[in-house]
Order: sequence, then structure tokens, then C-alpha cells
Amino acid sequence: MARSRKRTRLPNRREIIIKAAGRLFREKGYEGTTVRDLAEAVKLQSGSLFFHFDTKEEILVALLEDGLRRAVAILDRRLANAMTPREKLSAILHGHLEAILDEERDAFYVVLRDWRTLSPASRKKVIALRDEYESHISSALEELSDTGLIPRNTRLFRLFLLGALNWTVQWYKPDGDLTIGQLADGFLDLVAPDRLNTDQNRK
Amino acid sequence: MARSRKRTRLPNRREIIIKAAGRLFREKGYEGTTVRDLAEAVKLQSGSLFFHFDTKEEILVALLEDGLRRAVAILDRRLANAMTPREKLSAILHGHLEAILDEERDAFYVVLRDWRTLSPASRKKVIALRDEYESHISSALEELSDTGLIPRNTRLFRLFLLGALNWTVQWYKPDGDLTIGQLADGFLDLVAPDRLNTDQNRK
DNA sequence: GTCTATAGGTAGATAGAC
DNA sequence: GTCTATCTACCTATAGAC
Repeated sequence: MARSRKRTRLPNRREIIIKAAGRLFREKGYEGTTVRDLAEAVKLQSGSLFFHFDTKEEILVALLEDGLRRAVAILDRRLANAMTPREKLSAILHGHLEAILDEERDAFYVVLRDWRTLSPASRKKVIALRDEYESHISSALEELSDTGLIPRNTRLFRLFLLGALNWTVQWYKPDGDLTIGQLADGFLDLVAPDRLNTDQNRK
Repeated sequence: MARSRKRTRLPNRREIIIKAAGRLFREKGYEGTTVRDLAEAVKLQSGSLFFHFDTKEEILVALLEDGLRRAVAILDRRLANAMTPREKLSAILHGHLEAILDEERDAFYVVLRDWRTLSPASRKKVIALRDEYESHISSALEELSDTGLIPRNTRLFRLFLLGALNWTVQWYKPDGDLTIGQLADGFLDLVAPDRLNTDQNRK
């Protein structure tokens, strides 16, 4: 206890493996990535991975669970700071896009594509987390439905808005000409135009 | 030549295999589906498949190419019949959703998830077709940008709208309470409200 | 904790009979 | 065109030395 104080907690091997798995699974798919690929990425022999995880699937589950849990935290932090209806809508867009495009990018992409390969037990756990994340967004949107800020057909609007947001994982490039914040603001202006800022409405 | 006249062209074995592959690849993924699975689905032995296709990947490519080509045709037919700006926008929504949720459902789902597993040569061909399909939508939207029907930031609007539409493949259930036509009309009303039909705007 | 070596299983693809 | 039989390669996972 007295010996040494950790300044920045170094990621342990397990976390390093999960992070590398996230990148590889996103790039080549879970089934397209072999444990040898993963071992090479973290400079181990393939057998050594099985000291840290019992199975390959356990690595996938760890990636998805960690990622989804952190995403909920990111979103909730944004929502907690939002007061007006428009701020809340903005928080949903910024928080969600930040989670899926930046911080937990790999986990979101992989869970979307590869959740079907999970065993029933793992699938249940992961899908429950995914549903929980989405329920935070849905209930926040539900609150807005009476303010007049969003259309009255909440279900269809929710499907439309979340679809547009979720699809960004397919095309958004972090090194492109659009920051995540700009994208969120741009989308916000499409669904709830700020009438004070009329530049974009003038012809 | 004189012997018999085909009334309805029976799908030949090759087409039967492609169709079964579409269902299996969508359900279990391309890599998660073995040639033995596919052979069983069409009541053949696994070796017999290789009389019709040289490799497993060739089956995937055939599925995607056929599907994307037909999708372009579906969309263009809809667009050709549309006159007013709002009809054109409606044609985009109806045509696109019909293509990806009904007629070429399997191909769209699979190309989205599994295109990365294709060899570079096959990938190039398939992506070119995908781009061509999308360009038909994009240019139709571009035409609408001067009519005032859609927002002036066409790029962001296009990304937003196509994202919402494309994402429907993730959640739309053909046997649910929403027909594809109803979905298209509902989305149309969100992006370009019909002011004559004010029921939905009244509070 | 990581290594080497390999077991045990299954994948895509081929050969040749019919 | 389809079958049976099988090849080769590679996969996940394990065993035991260090």
C-alpha cells in the first residue's frame, strides 16, 4: 500500500485484449477474426489468450457488455445537464452520436452485426443491455412528445430519428470534414429548426 | 423447339440455390453458414453445389449482384411514374423501402453486413452496384432541393433520410402491424408534412 | 502468465463413380 | 448433375514445461 502510487491506472492485459478485439471484430467481423489474429495484435501466442478468457465468445461478450454499459453512462451524463426541451433533444443527439461514433464505436458496430452469433445465454445478457440503452433514449423522447417540439406520432418519429442516428455508424469517418458535434447540430436543425437562426431558411 | 412451351419459367437449380443462400446468409451470416447447411437447404450433398458454383464466395456475389440489379429496376419504375416534387419524394420512399424490406430483402441485409468478407475483386463489383443504386436516389433528391420541399442542406438531409430508411432493415417485421406502404407514407409525412391533411397537426 | 506443441473438430473444395 | 469419399487447411481450445 505504501510502496507506489499509480498515477494513471495502466490498462491490464485483459483490457488490452478487449480493446484489440474491438478493433479486429469491427474490421473483420467476429467470425472472420481468429484467436491467432487477436493474439498477434496483442503480441501473445494464441494459447496464452485462454489464460485470460475461457473462450473466444467470452471476449466478445466482455467487449459488448463493457461498451454498452459505458454508453449508458455517456448518454445519462448528457441528459442530466439538459433543461429545456430543445436542450434535451440536443443531448440525445449529441450523447448518442458521441457514444456510437466515438467512445464505444467498436462495441456498437460489433453488437449490431454479430449479436446473432452469441450463445442464447450471452445473447440474452447483451440484448438486455442494448434494450436498456435504447430505453433511456426512448423515455427521454417520450417526455418531449407533449412539448410540441417533435411530431405527435412519437413511435414513428422515434424509429425515424434513431434510424438516422444509428445508421451513421455505416458511413461516418472520424477523420472526415465533419466533427461529431457538427453532425449532431446539423441533424438537430433538421428535426427541430432553430427559427432564430434563419440563414439556412433564406433562399 | 416445337415440343413444349414453358408457361412460367421454372427457377433453375442455380436460382434455387441463390434464394436459399439469401435466407441462410441473412439469418446466420455468410461466414456462419457452411456449404453443408446450404446443400441441406436445397436437398443436395455439399459437393454437388460446386457443380453450379466454383466457390462459396461466388454464391454470395451472385446473390448480391442479382439483388442489387433488381432493386435499381424497382426504384426506377417508381420514379418514372412520379410527376410532382412530392410524388417524387414519395416514390423514393416507397420504392426504396419496397426494395430493401420486401423484394430484395435478403440481398440488402447481407450486402450491408458481409461485404467486407468479399475478395477485393468481388467487392469492387458489388460496391459499384451499391453505389449505382444509391446514386439513383441521390440524384432524385438533388432534383428536389430547389423546389423548397426539402431542406437546403441537401447532403445532411440525404444522409439523414437515407439513414432512417436503411435502418428499417434492422427492425421492420413483415408480419407486424405496419405495412411497407404505411411506413413509407408515415415517413413521408414526417419529412414533408401534407398541410391539407391537418388532423395530425392539431392538438 | 506466457510459451510450445498439438489434440480434436470442421471448414471449403476436389476426384471419380454413376 | 448428383453422389460418396476424402484431402488439406485452419479453427478453437488444451496440456504441460518454464
